[in-house]
Amino acid sequence: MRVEVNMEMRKITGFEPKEQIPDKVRQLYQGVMELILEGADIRTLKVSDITSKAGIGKGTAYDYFDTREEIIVSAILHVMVCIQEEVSAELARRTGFFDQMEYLLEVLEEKMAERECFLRFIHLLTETSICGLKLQERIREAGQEDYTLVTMLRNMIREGMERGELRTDLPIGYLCYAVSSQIVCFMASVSFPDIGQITAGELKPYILSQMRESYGCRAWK
Amino acid sequence: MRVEVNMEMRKITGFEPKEQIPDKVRQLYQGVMELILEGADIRTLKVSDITSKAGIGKGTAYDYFDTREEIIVSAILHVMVCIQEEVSAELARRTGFFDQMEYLLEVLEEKMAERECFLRFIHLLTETSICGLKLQERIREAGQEDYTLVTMLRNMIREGMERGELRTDLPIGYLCYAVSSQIVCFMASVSFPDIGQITAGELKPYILSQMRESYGCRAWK
Amino acid sequence: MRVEVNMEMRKITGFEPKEQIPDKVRQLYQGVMELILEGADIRTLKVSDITSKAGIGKGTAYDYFDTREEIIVSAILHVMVCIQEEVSAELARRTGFFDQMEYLLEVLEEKMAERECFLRFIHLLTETSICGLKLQERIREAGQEDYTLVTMLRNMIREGMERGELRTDLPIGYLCYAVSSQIVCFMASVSFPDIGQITAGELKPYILSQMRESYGCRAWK
Amino acid sequence: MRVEVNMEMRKITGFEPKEQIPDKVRQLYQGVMELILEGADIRTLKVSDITSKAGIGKGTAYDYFDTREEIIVSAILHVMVCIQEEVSAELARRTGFFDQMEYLLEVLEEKMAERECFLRFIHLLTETSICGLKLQERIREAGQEDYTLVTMLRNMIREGMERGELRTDLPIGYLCYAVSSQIVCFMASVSFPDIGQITAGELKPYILSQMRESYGCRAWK
DNA sequence: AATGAATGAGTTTTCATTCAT
DNA sequence: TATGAATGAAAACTCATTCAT
Repeated sequence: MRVEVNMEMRKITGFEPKEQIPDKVRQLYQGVMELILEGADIRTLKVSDITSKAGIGKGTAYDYFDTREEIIVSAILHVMVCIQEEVSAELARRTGFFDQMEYLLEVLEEKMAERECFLRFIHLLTETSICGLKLQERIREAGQEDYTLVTMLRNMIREGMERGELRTDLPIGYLCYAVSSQIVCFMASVSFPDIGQITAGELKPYILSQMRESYGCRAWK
Repeated sequence: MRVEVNMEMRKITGFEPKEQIPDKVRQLYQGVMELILEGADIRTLKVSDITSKAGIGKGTAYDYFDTREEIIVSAILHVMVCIQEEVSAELARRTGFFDQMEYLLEVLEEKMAERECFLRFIHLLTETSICGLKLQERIREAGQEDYTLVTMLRNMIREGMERGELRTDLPIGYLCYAVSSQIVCFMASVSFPDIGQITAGELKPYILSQMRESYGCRAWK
Repeated sequence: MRVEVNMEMRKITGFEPKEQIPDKVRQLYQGVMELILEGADIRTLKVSDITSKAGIGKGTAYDYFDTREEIIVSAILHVMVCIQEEVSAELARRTGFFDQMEYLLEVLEEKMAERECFLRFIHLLTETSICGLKLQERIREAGQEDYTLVTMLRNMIREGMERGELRTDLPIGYLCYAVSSQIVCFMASVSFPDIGQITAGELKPYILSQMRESYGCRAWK
Repeated sequence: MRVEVNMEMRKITGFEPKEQIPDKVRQLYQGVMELILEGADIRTLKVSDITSKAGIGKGTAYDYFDTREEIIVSAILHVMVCIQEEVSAELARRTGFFDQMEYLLEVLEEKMAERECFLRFIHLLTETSICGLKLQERIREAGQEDYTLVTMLRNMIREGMERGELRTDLPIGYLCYAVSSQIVCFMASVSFPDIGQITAGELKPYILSQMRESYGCRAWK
């Protein structure tokens, strides 16, 4: 008389707090990120590649996750959560919009240093395949939309307008786009310094001053 | 003493002039583009899906192309070439940089109208995997780098500077970055009107006037 | 009101007399033999290779033959019939067994000159796959077993025994085996002179004298 | 920047010592040999046939081998190596050339018993296609040319001449051919007993005595 | 709990054969 | 009659997932 007990462990989602992440899962996350940084594509990333990069058995991955997708999505989510936590903690410490913006540019400069990193980042964000959609769905499920750069920026701008640092005669939507475009421009300059014949270091003050001139309250009042 | 009879027909590259494209190939291109627009991913696009979308036999695809990749890359190349030809013909008809830019924004607004189209476009351009690299390589081989938006923009800017419409005190590289970023953000606003709470139609005049102010010759002379 | 008339032409069998062979069929035969001599294998020979070697359309081949196999089998049969006719005509002109044998060795030396030719010949003869079986079956159907080297040899030996040139105390079956084996080894020596450190020319007299000694009537009477 | 993680297990070559051969590979070898003995052809042998004969999953075959060819070639190599080891061990135990020859004929009689086996054996040895070439290449790579019957025979003859058992007035090349032809003759008689009207058992002593008479030292000194 | 060998469903690719021109 | 583009059935090969150890 055989008994079938559903002893399935609750699986990992990627939103677990850092301390509760099992070692093997940490290794998996590490493996996924390394492969992505090496240029691999989440769409064609093989489970065997991930586990061998992580140095663990293939079966182990399936002890913690149900599918290949879950592994990848959780790894990306985890990293996004970590970055977001770090960045928003620092942003909270800064008081003014332009201070925050300066910090943001610094962070981006640092993280984007590696060539091609920019492309890969954008590529990831525009991912519309299964994994990509799952990511967005998972974020929505978690009710935590503010993990994205765009949401973070909008918040910064809104607060800046509320504090009177930024012009309020322009639609917030336009400001969002304008600021985003400056950021995209800056990220591109970090990743492809040879194209623009101008370094990110030279560009940063230029961007900041232009933002101040064009969107700061003084430009208008 | 192995025999390797290679009586193979010369295969299709994607650079063939419109009139010389066989019907079946045209159907294949059509199928690929429809699938991409439906959200399929070039990395995981199945040959059988393409051919059944195109309404032709699977073997037929292999009569014209050697591999699955070639089919997809050629289809994308073909579309890029077509768009480039159309756009650059119209650009040539316009005389001033800001005229050209206005046309560009209009075209993008029109082509980007479908939601998600933007993401997919950017995603494609930042593709670094096999297909993506093959695309870039193929473009380079053909010595026709001006099929890309970036190259087109750089030409427009250079000519604008030569005609004295644009500031020449800034490095051209920087202007490229700045203008590209505006375009990217505009495209995003077309695809995601709800995020920015501002329509593309409303945004366009802002962008144009800001470009004029920031990069036009009057901003400097 | 469509009429379906069975106008199917009688297909080619390979036994047609030389003069009645249509040009296109002749080209097909030629193509098959060239490919086999180049080392191709009848098992994996592609119809498209044959027709393009023959310089005719693929569909044309199917006008004359029903299947890929039929093409190949008929081509081989045709060549066998041609060789057999030529050789047996000359054999009929010679009167003694050893005279005939000498001629046979000369012919083989000449035809086997090309390196690897031997291997290919033996390979073909020992073919047991569809094509091979079809060959044997076709030969049997035609009631013309004497198209094969073995049958030809048996006839030579039987006649030699009847004429009293060869020992009759040994079973004819053994003589067939023994002589065939000598022939096979001679053919091998022609194709691979470097292995035996002895040329076919040097070997021929040895073989003939040994045959005379071992199987000639003098060895026994 | 493409990622190519090659964590592949070293694949099987066919030269592995018996004890190190994984069970599944052993089953594969068994499947290949059974199919060949059933008359299948290595050129058209299907992977799915092999694996289903072997009673294992198709994917498993590809865990151990890279391609269909490798599976077949390794299976054949393995069998050849096994036979060679067995035979050459026994040959080393026998001291005289004629003793060795007697053993060889016994072995051949036993192994060749099944009708058509002879044809298939010869066919395999003369295989000039991919698999066949791969076989020869693989043997050469392993620097073990003495896996072939021909090399084994030449060694036996050379040693027999050195020991004074065989005539030394004839070129060794001729002796090789002569002995080979006797062997071929014997093998044919085993496989096709009905053709020769003489059984292999009756033929054996005859062949041995004839060899002794024609090539033994007494025939000459 | 951890493993990786085994699996087979799902792909890509090939090529004999057909058939409209 | 001759053609070769088109086809799809069949084969090779991949890899996510399972499960016995």
